[in-house]
Amino acid sequence: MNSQEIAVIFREIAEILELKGENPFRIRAYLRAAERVEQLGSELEVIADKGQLTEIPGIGVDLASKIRELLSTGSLTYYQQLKKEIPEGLLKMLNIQGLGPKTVKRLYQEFNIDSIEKLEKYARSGKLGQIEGIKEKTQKNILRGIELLKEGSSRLLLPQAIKIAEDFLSQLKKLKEVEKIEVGGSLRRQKETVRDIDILVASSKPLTVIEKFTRLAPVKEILSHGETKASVIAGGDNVQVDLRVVDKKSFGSSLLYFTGSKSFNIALRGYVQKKGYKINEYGVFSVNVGAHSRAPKPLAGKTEEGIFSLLKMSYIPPELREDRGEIEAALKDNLPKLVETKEMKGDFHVHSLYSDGKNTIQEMAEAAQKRGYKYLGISDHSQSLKVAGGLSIKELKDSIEEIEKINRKLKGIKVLAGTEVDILAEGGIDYPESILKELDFVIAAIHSGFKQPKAKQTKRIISACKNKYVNFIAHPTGGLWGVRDPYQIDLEEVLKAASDYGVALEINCHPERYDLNDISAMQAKQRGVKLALNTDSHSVEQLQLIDLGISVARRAWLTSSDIVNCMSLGELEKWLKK
DNA sequence: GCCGTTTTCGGCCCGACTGTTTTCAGTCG
Repeated sequence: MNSQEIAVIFREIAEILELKGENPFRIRAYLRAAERVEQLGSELEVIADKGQLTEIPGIGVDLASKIRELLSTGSLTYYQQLKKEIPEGLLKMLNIQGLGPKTVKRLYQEFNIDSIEKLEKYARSGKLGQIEGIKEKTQKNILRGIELLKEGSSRLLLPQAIKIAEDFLSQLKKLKEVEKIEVGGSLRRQKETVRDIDILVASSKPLTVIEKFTRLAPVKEILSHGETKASVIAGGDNVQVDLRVVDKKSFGSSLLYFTGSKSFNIALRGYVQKKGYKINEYGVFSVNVGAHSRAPKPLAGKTEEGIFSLLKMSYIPPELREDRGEIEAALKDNLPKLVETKEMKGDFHVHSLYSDGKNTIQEMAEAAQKRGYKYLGISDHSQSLKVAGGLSIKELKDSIEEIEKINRKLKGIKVLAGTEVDILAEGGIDYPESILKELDFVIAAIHSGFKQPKAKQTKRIISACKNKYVNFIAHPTGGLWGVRDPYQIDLEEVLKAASDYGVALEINCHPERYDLNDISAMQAKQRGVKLALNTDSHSVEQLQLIDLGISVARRAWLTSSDIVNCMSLGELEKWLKK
């Protein structure tokens, strides 16, 4: 059982406990543990093996033993028992917008409603009105919530979310009442996927801004709107957009609050409290103000920078705000200098017309040059990947020749001849050494046999790492968001091989891949493995996808020294020789 | 269920909006 699966179980336990009306702090302990465990990825097993689970913040004796049970047996007795107490349908009912554990519990106890279908029937017949505290409006809201759930509004991929947010932002910026505006939430933290879009506005006329916001074109439905905030459903994606309007004196504290993450906020507040302050959306306040004193003056709140500085910590970039040790690091002025797009000097995973790309090598090189790159690796598919126009040995030789010609013409950028070669079922490489040695670099990747067992898949990748011509492993876990689960590999083993044989792992920048993800990339860094940000471009436009890789890299705490494509051409050529 | 440079017991982040109330519980982020 992996950490992701353990996190799912802990979250479900939390939901069941909520339905049972248990101590909310106990529930939060499970949620906190779920988050922790998830963030640790395969590191969790390493920690468990060392017997250090209780050193993880939020994991005590009890949760540690539950984690051990899950890791070793794949199931948890406590969880099995809990599941017997609560019908599964109740957990599904919790997904209905506006319906929480208290109400679900009562619906079950008083009407034996234990599924969304039953609930819908009751609501339609008007029978829910018999329950105290539920009148027509609540009944209608429940039905709408069920409808929304059926229509579905899964998480958006980051670029989709950015597009929707930009549309709202450009419209809101035109309003004269809007003094300042910023996106918050998981979008500002640049998460791979985003559930809802948070927008923060500073204005002295909040009511007007909110009123105009709810009337913008993409708004399909208003969920709520008050004096300081509004929530709407927008566009064909059914994405929820939350707007919060504050005074500009509080813009920084609100931005901090609405950027989250939730666990970061809780951790920060815990620290702030220890320092004798209190922090909320409106600012940082001194706790020692007498109860009778009116309207305490905030010590900070106008800007995020001001708040961090008051707390005597360095500015924490939004991408790091996940409660993964960034608060401690900021207090010691020990945060990494996160990589930026402008530090990128090239790209390695780029296709051309030779295989399934849309542009010539020359066009790709010129586009890279325009981006200010110093080198560009061309890596078309290898012969066995027929569906993607894989190159025969003859064609590969032709492309090497063409690249030499282009290099004689182009100034200021070097095109590197490479390949994205298939790792075959038994771990072999799809080209003979005689041709591999002609290339500047080799990317190896799995494109078939996704369902092989973990041990075999791991061995495949490790044997590719051992090949003396292989420099990179592309999309190391092979997952496609919403399409295909990652294939099973033992990441720890792969990291060890990558480190032993001087192979870099790719962060594939394509929005449907994000592979490695932030957590795995962070582990790679900790094991001393280099990362490469590769766009997997199939056209000149896709070179800009590098920004999405940058966001993964930043969330993984990476600096330029962790990343191969931040090297100068000279350093790179030395590194490629392994 | 976790945690402790005030504590091994008694705390645990905090505020807005809705619907149903007439002072507040439930839900959400």
